[in-house]
Order: sequence, then structure tokens, then C-alpha cells
Amino acid sequence: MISDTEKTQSEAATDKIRTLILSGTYRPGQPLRQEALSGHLSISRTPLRHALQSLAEEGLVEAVGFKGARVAQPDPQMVRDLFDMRLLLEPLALKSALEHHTKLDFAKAEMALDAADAERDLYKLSQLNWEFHHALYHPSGRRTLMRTIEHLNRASAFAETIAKSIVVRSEKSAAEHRELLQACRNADADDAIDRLTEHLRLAYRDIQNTEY
Amino acid sequence: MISDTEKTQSEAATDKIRTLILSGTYRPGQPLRQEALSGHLSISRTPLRHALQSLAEEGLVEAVGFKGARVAQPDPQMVRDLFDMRLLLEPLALKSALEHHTKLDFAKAEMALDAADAERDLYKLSQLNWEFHHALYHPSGRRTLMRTIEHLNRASAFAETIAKSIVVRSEKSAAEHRELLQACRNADADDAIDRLTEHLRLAYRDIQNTEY
DNA sequence: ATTTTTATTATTGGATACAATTATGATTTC
DNA sequence: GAAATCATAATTGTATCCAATAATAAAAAT
Repeated sequence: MISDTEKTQSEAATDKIRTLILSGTYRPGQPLRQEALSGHLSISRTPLRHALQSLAEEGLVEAVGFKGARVAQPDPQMVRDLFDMRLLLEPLALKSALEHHTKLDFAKAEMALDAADAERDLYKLSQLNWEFHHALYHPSGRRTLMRTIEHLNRASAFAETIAKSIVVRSEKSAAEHRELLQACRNADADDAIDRLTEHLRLAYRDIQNTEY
Repeated sequence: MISDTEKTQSEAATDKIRTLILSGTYRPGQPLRQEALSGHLSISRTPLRHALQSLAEEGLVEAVGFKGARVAQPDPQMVRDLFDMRLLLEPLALKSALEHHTKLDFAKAEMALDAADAERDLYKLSQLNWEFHHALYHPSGRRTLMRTIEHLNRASAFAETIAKSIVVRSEKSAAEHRELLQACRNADADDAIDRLTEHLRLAYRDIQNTEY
């Protein structure tokens, strides 16, 4: 559960529902009835609908006309697109960030890795995974690029959680992350980008194999 | 004005407001008061808020907490990010589409170009511009990729409209488009991708020079 | 006179009630 | 008995009203 320090109830609901989806409580394809959900979250339908719209934009929910909303179903084509895009965009972000990295950034990244080593919950693991990547990309200062990358990461985290490929990858991923972080600390741009690319390629391969 | 065949009023309002922004009626930075706008569109605030949220996700509107929404202000950094991403993603879409192109796709693309030659309205011009690119990318069948590319094109169309670089580019752009289309018809992948890349580079250069 | 505090107003977010749409099941028709 | 039609119920979208927040103006204190 996330802190109650949320601003609006729409945002709070967005976070809660996202957690419910990413944690697997709401399975892909499951209908999300407005009245039931709003009652479950103890809010009215108005902020709930805002939350559903936000999640639809994120790609976690599919909403159609007057028909209602359902939990999205990641398919192989979508996963392929997500990783192809990540493979193109994330190296750019990393490259742009490399010359602006501070010790604090590396420390944040390392904290996420340490926390991930001790974490067993799938959803929290995917969150820490993004925290790590975010720490390495964010110093680029390229907000629009970062926003797109964050969207892609959320969506692929969703697919990975559903496919449970995170479990399979956890140790391998940890090692790849550490090597990537070391390359960044060495300010070795070529090496860092190579390791990032390889990391994404391997993640893609594993999700392909675990997908049903 | 767009047809009244819209499904929900939220969607209709989204399209109308988008047009008002892209046509320059609502200038960047301008506050978008809910009551005033809803009155102007003869709808209640409820669907209006949905429309504003959609436009915020698109990047045309910036909405903050309880403070309200404003027309977004495209800055040079954002434009740079947009074109950097387009330069990476659109060649991929084109490459994936090349082997699936039909005569109908080429016809659609050509129709957009012909219409653009006779069009003088900035907003409609940017729409036709996207129609052309869409016709060439869509046969890839890669929906998730297309969705991201569409977002990026909307946002950069916004920036181009604001900067009025479309006017400067119209003839040059038309020529580049025709050459790109011809390369696709020839099924010359390398040539097509080269021309697309060059087209995007030139568009980026021109918007940089016209930006205030 | 300037700053701080308080009260008032304007604006946004949320809850409830109503209308429009779609899904479901009964009824009719062939 | 199957298909089509109609009525009913379930569900979503919209309007209106109320509450919470932020902006503004007035008053008080130093």
C-alpha cells in the first residue's frame, strides 16, 4: 500500500489500482466496473473514472466507448514494440546523462539495487528496477524523453510481471545492473551503452520464453 | 470544425479544444478555466475535465494540482527530444511497413499530399502531414509503436504550428514527401529510410530557426 | 509604511442524481 | 425450434450541487 500523502483522490486511486493490476490481483482481461471499484476504494465514480483514464493512457487499462474498461492484455507484438523502442531510446538517455552523473546519482542507483536484492514482491521489484534505470537516465535533464521512457518502462514492467519473467531474471538482472552501474562510474560511454543494450536484449529474450 | 459524429462529448470536446489550440486560437501559456470553457462548448464541466486530462496526456495542456490547466509551452528542449525520438522510431516503423505496403496505402499517402498542396490553413496542413506519415507507417501493423509515434507527431505538430515553421517549410516539405513516397513505391528500403531521416532533420532545423 | 494575518472570493476536485447507451432475457413470429 | 423483436436491467456518460483548495483583498500589528 502506498502512503496516504497523495494530493487528489484521483491520483491516489490511480496508484492503488495500478498496484492492484501490477501485483496480479486484477488479472488481464478482467472487467473493471466503475461502481464496484469505487465502492471498493471508498470513493465516488468521478475520481475513479479519472484514474481509469490515466491508466488507459499508460497502457495498463483498455477502455472502450460505453462498453467499459478492462485490464489490458499484453501480447507478444506489444512486448516486441516496447523493447524495440526501449532499445532505441534508453541508450540515448543514458548517453545524454553520462556527462552529468554525480555521486548522488550513483548512490541512488546502488540503493535501488541493494533493496532489490532483498525484495521478493514482484511489483516492488519492478518498481526498484525502474528506480535504478531512472537514477541513471534522469541526469540527462531531458524531460520529454524521460516521460516517454517512463511510459515504456511501466508498460514493459506490466508485461514482465504478468509473464513472471522477473522471477526468472532476478539474479541475472542484478548482475547486469551492477556491471552497467560500474561502467557509468568509469564514465566509459561505449561500455555503458553496450551493457545497457545487452541488458535489454536479454530481458526481452527471457520474457519471450516465459510468455504463454 | 470537426463533424458531430463524435461518440461521447468528452471526445468531441477533446477534438474541439485540440483544434482551438493547434489553430492558435488559444495561445501557449493561456489559462484554461473550466467554467468558461464548458460554457463556451455548451457542455458541463465533467466531460470537459476529461478532455483536459486527455490533452494533458498528449502534451498539449499542462495541468497542475488544484491550480488549473494552461496551454502548454513548447520549449527548445522538448522539440529536441521530440525530433530525436522521431528520428529513432519512425525509420523503424517505415522499415517494418515497407514489406506490407499496398497500392491503397500509396494512394492514401498521395491523396494527403495532393490535398496539402491546396491547403493554406496551418492546422489542417499539419493534419494532412500526419495523414501522409500515417499512411506510410501504419501497414507495419505495430500498434504500440504507432501509438507512440502518433503522440510524438501530435506534439511536434503543435510546436511547428506555434513556431509557424510549417509555412516556411511547406514547399520543401512537399518535395521531400514526394521523393519519400517514390522511394517507398520502388521498395528501396535504404533510400526510403535515408529520405525519411533527412526529411526529419530538415524539419528540425527549420523549427529551430523559426522559434522565438 | 510594511509585513503579517484574516476574511472573502474564485476555482478546482468530488459526490450524488439523472440521462443515454449497451447488454440481457423474455416474447413473438415464422 | 430458431431467429427476430421488444422490454427490462445493468452500466456508462453527463449535469448539478457541495466540499476542499488556492488566489485575492482587506484589516491588524509592528
